[in-house]
Amino acid sequence: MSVTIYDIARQAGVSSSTVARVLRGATKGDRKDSAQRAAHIRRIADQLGYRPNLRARSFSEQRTKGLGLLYTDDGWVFEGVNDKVVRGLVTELRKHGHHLTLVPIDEQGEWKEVVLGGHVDGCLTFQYLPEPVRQGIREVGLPCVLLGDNSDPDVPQIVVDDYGGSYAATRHLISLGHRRIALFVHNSVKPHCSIGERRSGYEAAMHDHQLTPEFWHTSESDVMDVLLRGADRPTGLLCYSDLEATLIAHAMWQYGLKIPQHLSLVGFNDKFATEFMTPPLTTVGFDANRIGELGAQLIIRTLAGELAETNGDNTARTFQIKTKLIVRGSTSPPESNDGPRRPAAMSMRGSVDTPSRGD
Amino acid sequence: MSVTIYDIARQAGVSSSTVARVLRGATKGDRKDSAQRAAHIRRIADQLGYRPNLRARSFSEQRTKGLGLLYTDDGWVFEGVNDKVVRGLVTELRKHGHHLTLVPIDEQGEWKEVVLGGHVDGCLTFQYLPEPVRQGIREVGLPCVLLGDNSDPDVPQIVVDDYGGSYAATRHLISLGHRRIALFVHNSVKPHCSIGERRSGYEAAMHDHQLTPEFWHTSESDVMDVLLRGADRPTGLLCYSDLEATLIAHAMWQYGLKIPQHLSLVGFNDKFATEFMTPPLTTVGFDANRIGELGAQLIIRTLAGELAETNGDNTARTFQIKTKLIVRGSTSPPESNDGPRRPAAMSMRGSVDTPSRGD
DNA sequence: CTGAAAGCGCTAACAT
DNA sequence: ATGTTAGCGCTTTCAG
Repeated sequence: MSVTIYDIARQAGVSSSTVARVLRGATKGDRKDSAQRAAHIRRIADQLGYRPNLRARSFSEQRTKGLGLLYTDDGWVFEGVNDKVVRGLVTELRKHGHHLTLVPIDEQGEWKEVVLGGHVDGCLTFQYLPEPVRQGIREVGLPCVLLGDNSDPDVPQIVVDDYGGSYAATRHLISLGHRRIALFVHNSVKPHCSIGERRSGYEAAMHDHQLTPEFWHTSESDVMDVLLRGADRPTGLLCYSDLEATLIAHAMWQYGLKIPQHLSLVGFNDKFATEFMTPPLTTVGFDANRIGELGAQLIIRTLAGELAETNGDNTARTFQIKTKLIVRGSTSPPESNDGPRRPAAMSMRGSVDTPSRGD
Repeated sequence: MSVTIYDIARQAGVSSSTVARVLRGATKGDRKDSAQRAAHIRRIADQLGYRPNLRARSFSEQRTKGLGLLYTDDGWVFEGVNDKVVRGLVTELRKHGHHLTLVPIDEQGEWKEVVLGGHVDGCLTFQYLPEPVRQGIREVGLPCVLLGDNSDPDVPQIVVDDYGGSYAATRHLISLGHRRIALFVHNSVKPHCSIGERRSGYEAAMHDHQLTPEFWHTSESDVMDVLLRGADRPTGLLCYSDLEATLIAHAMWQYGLKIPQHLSLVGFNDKFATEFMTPPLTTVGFDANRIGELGAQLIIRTLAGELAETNGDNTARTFQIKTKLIVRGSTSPPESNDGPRRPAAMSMRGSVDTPSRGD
């Protein structure tokens, strides 16, 4: 079929190992005659259109130069700013001659075949690593890096400073004069370490200012029920992510209510569209691209054995991405009026309960 | 290192080929004794934690079960609704035991190593396929499928019915009573077949109603200049994608202008957030997930040799994804007033020219 | 149905 | 520096 080093060797009248060496540049070219020969070999390889067979090389070298990106939830991989993570990852990996394979983790365990069968030299896991997966990876000793996840303290990892970002966002609202500020996590959000971190940052900021935190793990309509209660409502809403902020901004608009006049709204992640919301969303941003970039470097250094585990001390292999509060138009000092009331014509169906104070 | 079929063979007292056959289920199990032996072998394999070495298998079978997703522009791969395409692709590929590797096409030609070096059995190209890449793929005879691209009539492909979607959107505006309707393509948009298709659909609808098309290939600020001209302006704006619509919606808001009162706005793609814009965006949607799904099936059938080229007739290998106009709040009959004027206090710097009528 | 053996193409240790 | 040789682990004829 295709050209092999044997074909070249035959034409050049040398052995296949000479061809192999020349083609990978492993000959110094000290002696003049061998330099000529090398040039000859290269010319023939060129003419024949030789291209090293990666399958053979992988087999021989026992590595593929491929990394797997493991993720449990399709919906998350490229959502929000996560696409930037992937792009940073791919780009940086390429610089080191590696490539990335997408590996959704399925119930049937087909991910095992690829990941544990040696199709990849290592893996990066996204957001969340189920226990069976962790175990499988550990059993075969596959190098692994956690992206946006700190669930395994022994594995190199990159996380976002969710606590700090959340604290800063809350403090921003407080400094504007808000006293009742709630944190809203949509009930469709899957468990993730960032929820706890953002909540902690929020609660810390509230406590530091003698304010009472209100944590809402519920739906946007439940939130709206509270926000339509008139004076007895928060004037500031910190959202777990830009998604919640988008939903609330939309619901407010539906009720004819204004942001930030009736509610100061803060998102998290600074995904692209937030800048163009009306009004533009105040949110917490971070360099998502950097997560991928750092992740690539981490896994590559791990592969190179440069990141040996240091006796339970994982600090040298843990990186935190800084966050930055981006103040835009969705936050302002609270208005002194009674706040919005539910328009009679638009009353919502069902009861108007306080959102559940889920965990 | 890890367990091989030889280890199992030794323990079971059989030959390695027997192990291999049993483990891939190539023994019928007719005779009782061999069925027992097979069970024995499987048990040992289980105990030893045997896992087929994919690198060896790839080498032997001369295929990897990997497909490459080729793309030229990082920014496009997961943008808008493209993430759905990728998800559909990965999901469907998995059902057939294949996996996907991301291959950005770089200037240095490193993509060649992976794609032409046999690390993947075939490839899918995204949006746009540069000529050198097309050539390289053709030379090595690598199976290929075009996703959202019709630049090579000889290759199996999946495209969106951009023409139809654009026609329907334009007709929608016309039926609302709009007479001056422009098509806006942001000047940052890279060349792509959809631009021409959407333009054609728009122009056809305009012509069919004796209206004059206005094609704007420019920046959002140039568009705003025109939209602020008072009565002498379009009342309807069809956008190449939801991105343009987002930018315009934002700019309108900045000037204190209302959608749809001052301008009816239509997007394209129906990306997630458009539903929650204020007002929700009328846009053209399609099943992006289906593109990936179909693409996976196409490439797999190509690999299986089921899609031999039929003498220049590519119709049997060309699929079109239908579009659907999604009417939301950003379109309404035009107002009868003079239209918005530039607020004196907010005049923009620079001249107020008509946007260039780029090709 | 089973075992022996060849082969997939490249790398690397070893001897020259 | 070059040639020889022995793997890498699995699949697949081909005899038996």
